[in-house]
Amino acid sequence: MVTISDIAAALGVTPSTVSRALSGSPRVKEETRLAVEKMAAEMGYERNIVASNLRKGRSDIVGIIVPRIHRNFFSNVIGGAESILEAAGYCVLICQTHERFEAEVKALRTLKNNQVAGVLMSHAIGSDNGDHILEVLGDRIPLVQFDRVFSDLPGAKVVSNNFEGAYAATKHLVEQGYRRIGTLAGYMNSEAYAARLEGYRQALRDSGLPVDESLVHYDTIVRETGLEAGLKAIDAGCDALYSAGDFSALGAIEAARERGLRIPEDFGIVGTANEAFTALMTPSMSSLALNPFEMGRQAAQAFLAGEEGTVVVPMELKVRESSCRNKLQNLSI
Amino acid sequence: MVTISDIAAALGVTPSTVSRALSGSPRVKEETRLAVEKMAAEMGYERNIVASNLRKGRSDIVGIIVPRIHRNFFSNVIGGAESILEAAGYCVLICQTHERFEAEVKALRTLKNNQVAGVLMSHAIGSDNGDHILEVLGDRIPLVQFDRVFSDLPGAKVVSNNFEGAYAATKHLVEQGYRRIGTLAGYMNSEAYAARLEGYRQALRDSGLPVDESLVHYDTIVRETGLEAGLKAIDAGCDALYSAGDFSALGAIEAARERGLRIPEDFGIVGTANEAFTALMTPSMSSLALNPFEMGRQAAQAFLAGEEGTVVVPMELKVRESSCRNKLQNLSI
DNA sequence: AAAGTTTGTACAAACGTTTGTATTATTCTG
DNA sequence: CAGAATAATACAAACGTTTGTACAAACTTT
Repeated sequence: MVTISDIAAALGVTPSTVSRALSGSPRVKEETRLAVEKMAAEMGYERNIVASNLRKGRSDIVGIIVPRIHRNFFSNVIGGAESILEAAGYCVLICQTHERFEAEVKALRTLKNNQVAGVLMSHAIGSDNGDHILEVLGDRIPLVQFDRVFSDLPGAKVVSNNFEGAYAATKHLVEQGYRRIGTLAGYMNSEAYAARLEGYRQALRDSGLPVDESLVHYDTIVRETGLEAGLKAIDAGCDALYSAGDFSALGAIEAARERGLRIPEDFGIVGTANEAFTALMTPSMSSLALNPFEMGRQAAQAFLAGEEGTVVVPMELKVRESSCRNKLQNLSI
Repeated sequence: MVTISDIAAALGVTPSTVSRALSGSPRVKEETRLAVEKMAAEMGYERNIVASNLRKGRSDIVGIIVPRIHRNFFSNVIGGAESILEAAGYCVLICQTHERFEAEVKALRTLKNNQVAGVLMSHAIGSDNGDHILEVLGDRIPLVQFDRVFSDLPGAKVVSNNFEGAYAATKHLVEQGYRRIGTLAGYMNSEAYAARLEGYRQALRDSGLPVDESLVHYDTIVRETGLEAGLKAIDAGCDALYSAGDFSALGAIEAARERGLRIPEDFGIVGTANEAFTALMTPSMSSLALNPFEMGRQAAQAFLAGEEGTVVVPMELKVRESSCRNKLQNLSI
């Protein structure tokens, strides 16, 4: 393993000069730099990043913490972030929390001990607030939150326009002639889900429809709970649902089938997240698309820029068969 | 930031004793260890992993290189590997190659410079052989390959029983009464795809059917190429396809629709990978399931054990509507 | 009780880089 | 051309840990 000292010895200079030459310091003569670079290449030198990190007190690693890596949304965020960070010379360390608070704390600690240059994260459902994040990271390690965000924490945030998105989805259902529209609402300790619920409510109000709180089904995220809540909603007379997730919407579709309702004629549904399967189902499912790749890019850029603000990445309503009672024109894939 | 020297000073011992105490060396008295541990906890000490890594010459990071993180298969492999590695005290550094040779070399170099404890990888389609892997990693960094494997490289390998799986899938099509069965065959520089093609051929031979090489469509992996090849296959008189991928199978289904063929009555299809959408489509798509999570677990375990052998993770044929011409009994989800 | 063995600590040198300060060589100014 | 200013390099001390060797103390054993 060849070190800067080897190069220095070979050229008759000191390691410090070699170090400065290789990192492009203006304190070294152009001529010397070229000689160093040539010799480094010749000897097959590669900088020992670990030593460098120790000395500098930080690394070129950016930590990303997500609930579950194999969820489409998160793996796309990671992909987006990685595309930016990799170009900027960073590499990405990934941790999963499996939605558990303890795992989140452990992940934060791991990243801190590895002296990461920054942390991009979306907190676990099991975390009710961000105190632990602040406590572990301190004020030395920059934090960027995305999607699931504690807005009282410092640092940049990247979110979707959940309110406007849910508003548009609900309005769309109203326009399609549905009149008793319920919602599958997710977890209220997540501001994203809370905003979607508010958008849903506001759309109903603006449409002159009553907001019936008995049609709001909380904590429904997966297929099973979606099926359960879907049955309840249908039995309560719902003719449509805006679901804050795609998997719960899938459950609701099963519920409609179970009750013998036709989609979209008797029952309309719009999901959220635009999972790959929504476009491939029959009937295809309308869904409020997030833009995870772009969110990842924005999060990475916020980290690089060191800015504190909140970036809003717009959602896009993908109108498909499951919510088109009137006309099937204007469908997007 | 509190260091072992701080603890040593507080207790009147030397840093070396503290280090040994904290790492559980038998050379330190039980009593001393307890005192050190107590003081460490009191002072809020956390080991500086970077310094530790520098001194030890290796880190507790395991690198994972995959073509694309947001592919279901790979994100599940990562999930499986992470579940084992995390429990063993490692964390994972993830790199994507986007199927490009240059990106793969860069990723390997990054991991090497970070002195990772090991590398788990599935090579890019753009890599024709494993010379660069060996060259960058040397013989100091253990390598575990999964799914896409260069069998001439040293180190452990985790693969699916691609031959047997494709054999079973093709046999199944024969049993359903299809007689002119083609295949969408993927890239032949990948041993996995090559084995699937061989399994397909052998199944035809064992069934007394001719192996018609004009029904083998190479390099078809994505939807677009699947559609294209599907049209060709249908026009050449195929009544079924075994596809080495699910997305290309999806394209083939579109091709069948385009030609006005009913599925499965006129045209049968079995994909590979058991992507989430296959079970949710109408008609649902039969698929040869890989077991990515288990493959990730096995790869991680092979790394931890330091063994050299090849682990075979069995595939499972998920029989669904798209290939069941005879009877729709016995369907699995 | 002396010699030998074990046990527990201390000492000090790494690991390879970065960076503040000191020193020497060079150029500029009057 | 002397002196000042600048440029380029050398020196040396970190960063926090690990680990081989040396040493001292506490036990055995004869």
